[in-house]
Amino acid sequence: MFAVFYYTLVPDFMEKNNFLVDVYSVVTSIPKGKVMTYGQIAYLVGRPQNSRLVGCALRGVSAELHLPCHRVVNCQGRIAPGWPEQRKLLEEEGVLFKKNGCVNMKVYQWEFMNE
DNA sequence: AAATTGACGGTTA
DNA sequence: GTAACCGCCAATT
Repeated sequence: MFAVFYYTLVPDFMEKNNFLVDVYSVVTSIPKGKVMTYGQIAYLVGRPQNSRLVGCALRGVSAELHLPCHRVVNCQGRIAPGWPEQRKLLEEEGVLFKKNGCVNMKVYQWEFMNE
């Protein structure tokens, strides 16, 4: 009821909200011990150019919603700035890091299409 | 209202 | 392997 009313007042609301919901659901689906990149997620929710927005979306979420945000890294395997615990969380799932501090994407990146 | 910033990515060099 | 640039777009100055 409120939502229907709100859609007519603020057309952007629905699209933004759906974007967030889609991002969350993709993140939730990442298996333990695997990682996904921001760009991959952006592509999967139909906005291939907007990898930055995925980062924006995940920024304000970390603890509250039980999302495995730590399984999202950038395309080079680098972990999130200002969140050093992410490395430990991943290592606890068996994800090994290269000497330069990056996740070995060849091994741990989860390819959605690939079985 | 304009400029800057940023959990990003692809292409070069 | 790095680093500099550019494109992108919402949020913050």
